[in-house]
Parts: sequence; structure tokens; C-alpha cells
Amino acid sequence: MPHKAKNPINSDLTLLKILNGLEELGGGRIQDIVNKTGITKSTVHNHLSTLRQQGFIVKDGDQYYLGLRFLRLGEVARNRGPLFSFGRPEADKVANETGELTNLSTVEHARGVYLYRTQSEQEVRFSTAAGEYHDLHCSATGKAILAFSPESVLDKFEDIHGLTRYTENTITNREEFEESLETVRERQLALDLEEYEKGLRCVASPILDKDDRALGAISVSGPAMKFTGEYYRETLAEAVKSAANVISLNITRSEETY
Amino acid sequence: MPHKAKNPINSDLTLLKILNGLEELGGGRIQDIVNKTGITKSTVHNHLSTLRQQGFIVKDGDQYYLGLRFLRLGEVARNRGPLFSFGRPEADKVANETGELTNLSTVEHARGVYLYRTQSEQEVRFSTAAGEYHDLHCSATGKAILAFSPESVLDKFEDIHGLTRYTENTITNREEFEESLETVRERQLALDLEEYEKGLRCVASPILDKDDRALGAISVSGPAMKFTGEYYRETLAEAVKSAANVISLNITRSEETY
DNA sequence: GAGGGCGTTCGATACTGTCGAACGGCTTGT
DNA sequence: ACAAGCCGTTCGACAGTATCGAACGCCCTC
Repeated sequence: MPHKAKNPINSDLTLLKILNGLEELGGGRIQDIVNKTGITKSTVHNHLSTLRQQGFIVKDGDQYYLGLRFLRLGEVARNRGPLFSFGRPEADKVANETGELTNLSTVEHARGVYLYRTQSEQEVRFSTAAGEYHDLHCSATGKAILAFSPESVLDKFEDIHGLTRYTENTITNREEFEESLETVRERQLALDLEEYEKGLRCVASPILDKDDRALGAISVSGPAMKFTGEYYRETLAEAVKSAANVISLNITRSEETY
Repeated sequence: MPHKAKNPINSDLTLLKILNGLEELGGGRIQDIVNKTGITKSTVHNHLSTLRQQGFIVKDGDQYYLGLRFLRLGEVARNRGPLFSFGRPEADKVANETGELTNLSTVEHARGVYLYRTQSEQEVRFSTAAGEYHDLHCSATGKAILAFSPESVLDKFEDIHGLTRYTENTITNREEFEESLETVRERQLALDLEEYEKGLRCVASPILDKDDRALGAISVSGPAMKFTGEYYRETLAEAVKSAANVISLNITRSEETY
């Protein structure tokens, strides 16, 4: 279980439901939120008014949207820990050198989260997936992280989410999965061979602190048709591995000087 | 006034106070929040527990932190409208070509907000200011935007925040300010000559929709000692102006195709 | 081993969040 | 032009609960 609040505050829950609704809808009218959440019209109205008064919500005509206030809160969250500030420059380099979609991930609430995602040579980049969650057992970043984390992290993940099957390649057996982590530990590399989505492959390498515990991972992802042979297993693998090393080193070094 | 909720929800206000406190502190224990907000210990505890249960807050030892959930909400907010997705690649180019700190701003709640901020050639970048607010009357981006916005935007800003003096260069007179906007309109360029902070200069150019209304602005900022003469008034000015043009054009073009 | 600081739990009370109904503005359709 | 919906907003009443203070228990310090 994720965490059980003894005295959960009801109005907080409705507030968060509204935020979730707005997130999924990308914005909408009061009635849209009512339909999505089942909360009464006047209640939704009161919450949104309060949020707007405090600058967290924007109203444009009769449409409500999440405000840029959340951008700030998100930045604060992202800059907790050194992973993003040290990882972003290296991720950019990897993206420029390989031309592939490059990801920076960490773990929160027993799931993988993208801290940063970038791709070079794109006129218009798709809307970033920063903050999106993904499962740990079927992603390269997730496996890279799990391989260098206490087993309790995997326990907790399995407990909450289970080893869900997404494709025929998804590893759903705990023992088999733990064995695969062994190779990850040896090579400091984790693969995702279409285990989450058919046609999608990844390579990841863990970012470690001075005690060899994973802070996160860096990966590149792309089409299975392109991610094959030497390019996949050597070129890209080396790129993420060396980037991960640089990031790990810089983080460790920065923490030594105080 | 920003907006007056008729029936503001008290517990929402306390929730938001707690979030604000965590944002400013960057994280902290319950007692820290109590000291900062004046809310009772058990109340803070209950709210934080609820937020944690819902995945919005992380607890590490006895420290509470804003969760990466807010990163997602922030991304949704940032990707409302085309400004970020079209502006980011160009901002990156400007940063790479000039080597200067490059900003992408828009307006929300009658204040300027950084959507994006980047600087090349930095091993470790300072923690990003995305989502931070700034005044409209003493920033290059703010003036660029105001010059191509209905006067009501300036009215509202002055109403809420006033033309606060920050340095000796700050324009605090409404008439004088409006005149300065005239030149901005003619040249499609706005300057900030240490009007917000002594030693800090900016150049900005507005990003316009097809009706010549400002969606936002792009700017570079740097030390007054470096931002002088031809480099400042020609090289940098042209860089932001042409970037702004490209972004405006791409946005307009994308909206024509449907 | 005592003291203090802090997180958590618990119980009572006054408050207020929630709901449904009703009003009023805006658009749609005839 | 008028009627009929649709939707946002307001209002009043009730039940539910957010808030508070006190008490418990943990951990660290002295």
C-alpha cells in the first residue's frame, strides 16, 4: 500500500480529484469536470474559484486550466536532489550525439518518473513527458534503477502495481526478473526489448551515488527496427553508459566538496 | 483585484498555504511548516498525509517534499498554447548562438512568467527559473508583451502590483511608460536597462499571433558591463528579433493547417 | 535517566464543505 | 422572435468534518 492517511481530509481529496481531472482533460469547463469526477457542480465551482483566487488556476472564457504556478512547484520538485541539474547537460549531449530520444528518470512512489526528456534536431518537439510515470519492471530505466536499489523497492513496486504484462516480451515472473537484474548489475546496462510496447526499444544505464545506490537512470529509446545490432548494443549502449558515468562522477564529486 | 471567490474553501486555503511553504522551504519537517504558516501541527500533519496518500508529496525520513506529480501538472500548464513547444527549439538556438541566458516568457495573472530558460556551455546549469514570476513594467519581456496587448493588461497589472520602483532606472510613470511602449511597437524590440536590477540588462522581442497580439516574448539577459554598444543593440537584438519572428511564423502557420 | 523536541493519534466542538434547488445569462432551434 | 436547454453562479440548510488542543510515544541530548 502506498501510504494510508489516518484522517484523510475530504475536501483535499476533492480538490486533488479536480486537479487530476484538469490534468487529463488538459483544461475544461465546470461541467466537464463534473462529468469526469462526479463531484457536484457547485462544489467544483467553489474549489476552482478558490484555486483561481490563489493563482493556481487560470480561467479563459468559461474554460479552466492548470496555472503556471504548478510549473514552479514542479521545478522545485525536480531540483530536489542533484540528478536533474547534473543530468540534463549530459542528456542533451547524448541527444545531440545520437539524435535519439533521451530520457532521465528516477523513482518516486515506487514508480519510474521522467525527470527530463529531450530530442535534438526536432523543429517542434512533442509535448514533453516530464513527470509521467512508468512501470519499473518493463522499462530500461526501471531495471537499471532496480538493479542498484535495495530489494525493498522492487517489493514495494510489485506489491502496489504487480508485474503487469504489456507485451509478449514483458517479464512477469519475479525470479526470472531478478536474474535479469544480475546481468544489469554486471554490465551497468539495462535493455527494454519491446517489453512495454511492441516496436519500442530502450537502453539505460544507472546513475549511482558513492555507495553504488541508484539515484536514477539515463536512457535512449526508439523504434525496434532501428535499435538493432551493433548500433543498439554498442554505440547507443556505450553512449548512455558513459553519460551515466559522467553524471555519477560529477554528483559524487560535488558532494565531496563542502 | 485578482479574483474574489464568493465562497472560498477554507481547507483549500490551508492546503495551498502548506504547498507555498514547502515551495519556499524547498522541503521540511512538519514543525518547519508550522512555524512558517502558523497552522496547527495536527492540521499540517493531516493535510500532508492526505497529499502523500495521493502521491503529491514525498516523505524522506521526517522531511516532506513536493512530489514530481507537480512536474506533470506543470508540464500540462506549460504546454497549453503553442508558445513553449514552438519557442523552445528557437530559444535553444539563440542560447547556443549567443551563449547568453535566454528566456521565454508569457503572462498569467497579470504578471510575467518564465516558461523556459536556458543557457548553453554550462556544465551544471543553475536551477531553472521556469514558473517564476516577474513584473511587467521593468522587464524586457514584459514590455515586449505589453506593447502588443490590449491596454487592459497594463491596467490590471498596475491595479494589482503598481509600477514599483526597483532601481533608479525603473519607469514608474504611467504616461512615460506608455510612450516607451510606442518605440517597442515600432522596433518590435524592448530593452531592460537595469530597470529591475542594477547591473542586469535584457533585450526582448514579442511573439505574436496572426492578429499581432502578444502570446509572449523571447529575451536574452546578462551583465550590463557586457551588454553594451553594437553587441547589445545589434547582435543580440537581431538574434531575439529573428527568433521571435520564426516562432510567430511557425505558430501562425500551424494554426492555419487544420 | 531525565528532559525536551517532535511526529502522531485522539476526541470534542464549532465550523463549513457539500448538496440540491433556483436564478439568470447565453446559445440553439423552430 | 420566442421558447427551450444548457451551463455557470448563487443561496440556504444540513450533516459532516476540519480544526484545535491535549495526550501519547519516540528519539536524541545532556
